[in-house]
Amino acid sequence: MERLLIAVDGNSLMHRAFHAIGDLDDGQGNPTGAIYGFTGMLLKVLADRQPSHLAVAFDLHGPTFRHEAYAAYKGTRKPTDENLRPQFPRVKEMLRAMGVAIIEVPSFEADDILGTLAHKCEEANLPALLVTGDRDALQLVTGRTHVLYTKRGISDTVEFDPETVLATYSVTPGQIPDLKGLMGDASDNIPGVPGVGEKTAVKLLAEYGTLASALDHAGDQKGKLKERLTDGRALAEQSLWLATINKEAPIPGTLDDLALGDLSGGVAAFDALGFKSMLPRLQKLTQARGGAVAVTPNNEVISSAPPATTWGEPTVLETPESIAAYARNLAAGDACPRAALHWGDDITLAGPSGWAVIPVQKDLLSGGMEPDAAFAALAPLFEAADCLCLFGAKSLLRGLEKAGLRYGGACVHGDALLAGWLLNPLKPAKALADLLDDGTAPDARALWDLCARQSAALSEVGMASLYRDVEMPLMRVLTDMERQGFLVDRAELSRLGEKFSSMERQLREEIIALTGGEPFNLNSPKQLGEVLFERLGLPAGRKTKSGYSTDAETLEGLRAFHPAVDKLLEYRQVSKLNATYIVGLTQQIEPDGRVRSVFDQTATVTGRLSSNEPNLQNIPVRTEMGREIRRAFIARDGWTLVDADYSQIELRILAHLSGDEVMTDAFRSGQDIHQRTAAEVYGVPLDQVTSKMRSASKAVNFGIVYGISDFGLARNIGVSRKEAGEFIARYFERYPGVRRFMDTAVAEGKALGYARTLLGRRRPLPELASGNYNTRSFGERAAMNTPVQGAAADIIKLAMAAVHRELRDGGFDARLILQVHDELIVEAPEAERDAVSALLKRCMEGVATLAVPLVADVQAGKTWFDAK
DNA sequence: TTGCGGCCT
DNA sequence: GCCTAAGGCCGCAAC
Repeated sequence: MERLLIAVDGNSLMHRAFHAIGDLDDGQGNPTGAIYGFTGMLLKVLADRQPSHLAVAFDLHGPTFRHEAYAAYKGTRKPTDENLRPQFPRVKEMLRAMGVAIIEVPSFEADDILGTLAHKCEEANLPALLVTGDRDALQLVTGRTHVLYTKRGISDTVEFDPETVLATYSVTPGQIPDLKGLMGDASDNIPGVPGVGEKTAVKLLAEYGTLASALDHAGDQKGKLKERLTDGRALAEQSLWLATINKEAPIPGTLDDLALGDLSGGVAAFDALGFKSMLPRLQKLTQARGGAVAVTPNNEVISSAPPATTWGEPTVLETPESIAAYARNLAAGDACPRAALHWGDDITLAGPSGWAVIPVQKDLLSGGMEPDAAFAALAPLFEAADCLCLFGAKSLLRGLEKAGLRYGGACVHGDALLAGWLLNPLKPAKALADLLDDGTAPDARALWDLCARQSAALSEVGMASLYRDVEMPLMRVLTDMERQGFLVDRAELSRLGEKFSSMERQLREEIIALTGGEPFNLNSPKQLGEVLFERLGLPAGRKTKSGYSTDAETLEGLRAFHPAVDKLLEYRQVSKLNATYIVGLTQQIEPDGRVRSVFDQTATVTGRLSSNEPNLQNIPVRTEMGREIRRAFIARDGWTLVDADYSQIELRILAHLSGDEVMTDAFRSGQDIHQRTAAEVYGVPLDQVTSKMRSASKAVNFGIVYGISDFGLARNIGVSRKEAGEFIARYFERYPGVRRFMDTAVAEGKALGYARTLLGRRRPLPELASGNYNTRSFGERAAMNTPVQGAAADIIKLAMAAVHRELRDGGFDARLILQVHDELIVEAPEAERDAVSALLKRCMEGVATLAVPLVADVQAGKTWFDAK
């Protein structure tokens, strides 16, 4: 089932059906041809698209707002054929019986209702398909709103996306009303500018974009056309208005009210209408929909709670044959194989007829069954299930993939790992047992019940939508990203490796010589500390638990004391790059030349993702030498990388959350935020901000986001604690809204016991109740930082879903391959570069509307180095 | 397994 | 003093 709203223009389709089907009656002399044709069309689109939401719009009698404005428009409504008219009440009755929402709004036409629904869907990030026989609706087409246009017949349809509209009419969807304003539309009785036909209208719009602009530039035209445009101006503007679909019809209720049920109520209605042949089609649909569902974008089904299931005694299956037989039985049984599957030491799975435990790793493996074989045996279950509860769905689905199995039929209904993390991100479960009461066996039955409790708990705390509409769909996006991987240039890595290794050798020799010629392990902080502070007698600074501190900051302070220190810093850098990013990374390259990171969706307390094996979120960029490593991250032949990153997303979110006027102004007017901060704090005009001032202010801005302390700032920018404190005080004077936000965030954290993000994600803050000053301070910083960092995580997750969906729906071959907190990387065919760049920018900037603009910078290149 | 140090946003 | 600015992952040494 797909997260999709289908909105049907009932009037238009009934008319189409009426003319296409001809005479038909219900056996009692009542005409039903239009209803029959309409219903056939409806069932087809429902079966094809499996939408989550459905509404059918009808016109009401009486004048519309268009009639009220223009008397001439009255002529557009033709009297309805007397064989068709009585079919309207009956088709509505049938729809009501099926549980389908009918929308009629006085004074608005069905078109306007479709437009309004499409508009609401755009706002709710819900894809929409408008089904109509009226070409007017094409003006509503966007990347997310498509029109299924019904041609002359009833079954002959064509789907329009923005490209199709452009290809067909040579104008964009948004230009269709303008086109009609210029050339008119005889079928709607809309007059055009006399003497302006389609050719001219298209040409004008191609040149000027809009009707208004074309009219404004009437003077550019020569001769007759100039005259026609000037004289026809008022008429054209009126026609444009008439042709423009209203997107703000007063539709009662919300999109949720349009969620589609199982349609089973239609059976009796079909009977009454004499639609015998259509009954099986309805039943199939009803079966496929089985139960109340809400849906998410990646073909998985989630309902608020799993349906009740009765559980018997488990069957323990220990051979591939018995597993396969069990799975086949499940799949073949007429009862719906809803299943819970636990993926751990044992695989347990269940259907209503029973449940089974398969000891994969223990007995089964020792008995000779490979995991692949176990997966293969489970395949029928995955094919047939319409509803699965899992623990760690992403890794399970990837496991299935790696075993070469498709799981297209499997819908993920719940993921206890993900739900558990949302409910308590402080300690993500490592195993199913972690989420169960002591003594409860971590089996399928327990998992099933757990998913139900979690759904209820998430609804209770306002995170149902975050779970269902954000994290679960994202899980599928991440699955795709993990499958894609990132192509690595082995030769480039090995070239760099040779360079790094030789530098490493050289530096080691120099350091040993400079420190007395006695070899020691440079990588051992313990040995190094002894050499520096005991043998060479350098002034020891900070201490660590286990001895002298030898970190970069400490060494930095010792550079003047001994020539070996500089070399050591250099050695550290080179050996880090070599060990982690050359040797480490090379080991992780798969046979196809790609590295496939695992994105951990439940690793952080703020909502961010993490990346491991390898971590692709910490590839060097800061130093020139480190940055070279990015030359080894490449696009395949004929493809390119498109890299988009949010500009200052966290500070923009801070501006939004705090409402601070100065900060908001800075972003709205496109200023360099650190420069503006410096100007404010130092009290100088923008153009007198020095780079020193800017960089100190940059550090303060970072500090603010982290939950500032004078101690931390002092340490970071190398001033006294007192000076840092004064800096912070001046900052808050200039950004009073930010101070207010920080105070409120801490107070709210204390009052509620947790911090909240934009999408309602929660982070418990037990530290705030501590009697320990440091612990409590830590809690306060978390209270300030989490809403900001978490909102950034929320936003890029929405963007990822949008990008993923648009790439797919737009028919692109380009694929999302990496996320680095505020950055998305897509690998795209060269030919798609520009379109994908625009798509990325639009998706990232458009997923959230804040008090300040969201800005994403996009760059393309053959390597990650070049794309940044 | 833990601690240190260092890479990223 | 359960971290002296937030959130991560990983290699290495030493235990």
